[in-house]
Amino acid sequence: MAKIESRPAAARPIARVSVDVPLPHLDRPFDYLVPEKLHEQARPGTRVRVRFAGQLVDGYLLERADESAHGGRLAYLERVVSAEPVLRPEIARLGRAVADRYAGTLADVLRLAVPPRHARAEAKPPAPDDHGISSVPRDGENSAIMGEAGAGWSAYPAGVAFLRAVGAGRAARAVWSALAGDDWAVRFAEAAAAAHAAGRGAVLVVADARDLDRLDAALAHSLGPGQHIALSAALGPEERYRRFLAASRGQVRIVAGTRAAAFAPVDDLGLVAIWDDGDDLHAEPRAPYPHARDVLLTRAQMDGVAALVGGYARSAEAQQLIETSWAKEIVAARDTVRGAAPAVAPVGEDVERDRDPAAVSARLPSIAWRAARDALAAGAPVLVQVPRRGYLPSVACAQCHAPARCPACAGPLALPTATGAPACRWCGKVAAAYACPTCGGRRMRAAVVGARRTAEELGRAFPGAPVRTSGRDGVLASVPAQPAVVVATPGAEPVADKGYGAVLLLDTWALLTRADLRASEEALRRWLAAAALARPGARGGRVVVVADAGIPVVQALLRWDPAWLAARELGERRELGFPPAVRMASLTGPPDAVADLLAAAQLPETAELLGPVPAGDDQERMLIRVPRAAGRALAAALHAASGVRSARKARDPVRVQVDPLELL
DNA sequence: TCAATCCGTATC
DNA sequence: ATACGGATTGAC
Repeated sequence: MAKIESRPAAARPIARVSVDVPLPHLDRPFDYLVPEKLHEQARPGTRVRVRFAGQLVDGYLLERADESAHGGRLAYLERVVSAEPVLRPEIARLGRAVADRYAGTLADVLRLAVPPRHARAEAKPPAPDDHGISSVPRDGENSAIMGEAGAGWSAYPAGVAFLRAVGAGRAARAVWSALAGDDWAVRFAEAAAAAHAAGRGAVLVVADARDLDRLDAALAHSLGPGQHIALSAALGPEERYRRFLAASRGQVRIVAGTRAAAFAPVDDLGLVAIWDDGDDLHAEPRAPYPHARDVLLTRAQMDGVAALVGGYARSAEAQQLIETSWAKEIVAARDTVRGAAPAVAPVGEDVERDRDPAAVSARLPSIAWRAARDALAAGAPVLVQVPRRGYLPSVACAQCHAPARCPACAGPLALPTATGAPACRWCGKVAAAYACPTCGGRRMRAAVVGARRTAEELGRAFPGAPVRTSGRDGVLASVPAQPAVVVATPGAEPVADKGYGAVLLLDTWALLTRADLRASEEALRRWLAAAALARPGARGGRVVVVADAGIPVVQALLRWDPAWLAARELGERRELGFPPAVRMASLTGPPDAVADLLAAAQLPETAELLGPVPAGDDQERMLIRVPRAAGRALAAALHAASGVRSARKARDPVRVQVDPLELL
């Protein structure tokens, strides 16, 4: 019941509230009166309930003020849900900036940024030495596991300077290319420790739970117990909120986590960092689809804190940061890079296959088989990376293994359906009576075989060596320094004690023929992640990649030169006019709804329209391209146009994505 | 002349 | 969304 007799608080009686409604045209603060009774509780950052358009809705109290610019009568806050200030001003500002960048609403971003409240977690003060640290270093396992590079940050000339800058509280910004064999989690923990030693906090973001476990252990090792938390959505709601509160209340200043942790509240933030920023998992799948790298870099820019973007590979976006001088690069000297890298040998798709009777499987060229055999004989484990099953259900000629391509558009053909005829993944045409253009063969087989079947085949190829798999259903964190064949899908490669003797990269065709702008970048990212787990070439570490040495991405692997490929990729995007060289927005929905949104949008003059292209389900997709300088204006125009549409109750929603990962 | 209904508009 | 107001329509 609204308290008619309530009186406004004597001091700062106005509360500016961001209400949790999904409508773009209501994406602005609304003013309410703070009743005297709630004066104490109604602090900035608290969750409140207010009457809005006759309904009770949730919201965040953004700030208290002396007066309101609103002409009409103000309603009172209905209640303060909890006095816990979960949305501090800098995160509200970050959320606003992210919403503006992605043409989304603040309410949507805050849903990603602040975990759902859990009253029990809020009431129970955490034990003094328990801030939800999930693990301590498992005896000798993590910190000592790789260490082939050994020299830590001093292997990178600019790395030492970067750490010193972080320790001095300066807002240094860097893109780091990790050496093969380097333990990135330990390097990240050292960077966090540098901030910590300076009395500052850090936010470290990784792509998945496996990487988070490693980083968590490395942090526990370098900071000691109780100094950090690990945040991920995989925790239950109570534990997640409990850890969030530990950071929010300033009990810990070092936060590691998956993408949502980019918004974590941290006192005296001094460093933000992201590992493997090219991983798709860093892109949030819920509106407005922000990318963790962008969130962190926006945060670094706004709050003037240091930023670190690290990986074995380098994304085109990271390259752009270097080329625009926003960040410096941290790389080792070329001979250090060569010394740390394993010896990489390419095997052409058609070369040598089937010729060596010892290579039991047709999928295992003899060079690869020998490399593996030698490694096993030397007592080392062997890693075999195979694409995830169903990743790209393409088909190849059963006879000569040439990829089966669509006769009409050269797109990849998909596995034959019940009707027996394969269909094109691009244009959808059914290729009846398909014959291989290379050898005339008519039989086809799946080009990608799952990890399980690969494991069976390899078991036969290497009798005596245990075969272990690591993939979707069961990820191995590490394997001991013993002979074993480890079959893993990308992202699930276990770390090997003392490194793998050989790493085999099979079925690369599936990666390279992906109909995706980022196919090369993604291929190198996955290969380097696996190859980085091998011993250095001088200590016998070998990598065999089943792909043609003439392809640039294979060259980049052979030379261990991710910077070169990234520069090349970025150059290509510049020529083609694709992100990150330009900014793009994609509009997906029913054709008339997309047209309606476009008609309502006051696009920047520089905007170019591409499309529409069919997007399945009677939907179509339109791309809008603008120079980067007009990115803000584009997002604002699309946000405003969505607002106009929602205000007049347009029924068909249009999905607006800024710089979507998937293009073409 | 009054009430039920339909739009359009604002939502503190 | 949803709630309210002003216009509109239909029946007494």
